Amino acid sequence: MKASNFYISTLKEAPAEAELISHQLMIRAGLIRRLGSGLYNWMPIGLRVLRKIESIIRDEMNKAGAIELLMPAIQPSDLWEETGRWDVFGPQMLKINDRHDRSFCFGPTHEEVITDIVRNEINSYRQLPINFYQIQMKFRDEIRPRFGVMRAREFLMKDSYSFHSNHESLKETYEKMHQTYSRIFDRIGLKFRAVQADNGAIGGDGSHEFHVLADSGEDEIVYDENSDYAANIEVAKNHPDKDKFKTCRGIEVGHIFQLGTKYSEAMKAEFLDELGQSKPIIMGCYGIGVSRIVAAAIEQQHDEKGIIFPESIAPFEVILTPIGYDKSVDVKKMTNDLYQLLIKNGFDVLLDDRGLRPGVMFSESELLGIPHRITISEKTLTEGKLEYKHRKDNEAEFILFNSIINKLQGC
RNA sequence: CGGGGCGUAGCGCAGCCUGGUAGCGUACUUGCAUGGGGUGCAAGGGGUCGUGAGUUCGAAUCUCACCGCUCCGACCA
Repeated sequence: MKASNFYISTLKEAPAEAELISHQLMIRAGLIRRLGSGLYNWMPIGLRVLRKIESIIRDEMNKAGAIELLMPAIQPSDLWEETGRWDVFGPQMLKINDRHDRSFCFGPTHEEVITDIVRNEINSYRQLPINFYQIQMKFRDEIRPRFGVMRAREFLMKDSYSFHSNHESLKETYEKMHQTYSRIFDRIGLKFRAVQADNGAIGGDGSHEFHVLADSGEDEIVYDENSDYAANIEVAKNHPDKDKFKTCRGIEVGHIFQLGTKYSEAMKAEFLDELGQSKPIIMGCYGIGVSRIVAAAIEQQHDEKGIIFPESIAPFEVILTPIGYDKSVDVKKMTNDLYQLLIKNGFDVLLDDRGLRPGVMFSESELLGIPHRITISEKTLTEGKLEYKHRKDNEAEFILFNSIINKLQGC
């Protein structure tokens, strides 16, 4: 991508309302722009990050045997009345009426809709287990939206729902999702911890939360250094020897539940077992806050200059910052050649061809958190070298043209 | 919803106390210079001062109402 064909808009100062560092940096780097309370536009740079996270999630979900579909954001109230949640869910649910005065909500979650699909589609134990997922905007009318996309009202979520003929099958998928989530957060490059969690309003048997570890996290996690035990403080309160635990803070980015038959019983989602008997389908559900991950990753990795994105989700992997692009034919040619070479080798590269001053390009590339920076200038060109700097490095190093690909692949 | 704060140019702010029709930084446009860390100088464009009512000869400024945003507390990926 050439910067001249793209849209980059950075700010030197963040709006006063942004108090969390990730919020400030996301606005300054031009990832998001606020539309209203808890509502954000995802600008081109930010969308690239979001898409990269999505694609990692899709890849891992698909590998785990889950199947993607897409449900409407707007849902009729009837379904919610079947499960009794129309009144129970509370003011967090945004309710709307259409022209015929029929009532709907902007979906805060999709248990009802997926259960409706499954009761219409699934009849036999032979069709089970099955795991459907979608990646979609949700709306929850938060009491107090804050921290940018961290606690927005509209947010992007991966939600999946699994269906089973018996509890062993549910446990199996639940464990598989547990592992899949760990792989997803590993691949994204986050330091995280899975903890035992409260089931909350969704209901059901067992559940785990996945927390990105960060001091600014809204949740308190307790863990035992001598065992695998880790839990949300809400759960650990009831634990007998809770005093020996350590605590840390986390940002919840994932939550998995064993739902059981709560929804299938209420909505009569049943299947015929081997004996021809009708039974309620056993369910699990699994969520990931996709847009929240962007903020969480930034909370975890940044410095005074800006964002430090993990390579897996950076808007670009490499940025080329030529000095004198418009003035020196040699610099221009070298830069263009290098740009083509990197593309050919599969790198996601941004060429800053805007002819800006070096200081501006450097500052912007650091604010945006692009992992690899290559500077091309007449100064080093004569020696047959390029200047390479990783976002985490303090100093640049000079390397020969023909070793640049090896350098990038080695990282 | 309870308690604070704020609303003036895209963003950050001053002006308000003590009324006289709006300013600074940045961003933007143009020119010249500059060209390795958000460069310098100069000239420009952009604001019905959140909305409405009131007080007054006159309101960004004082009063009231409303709207919006935000911070602290009670819900959640």
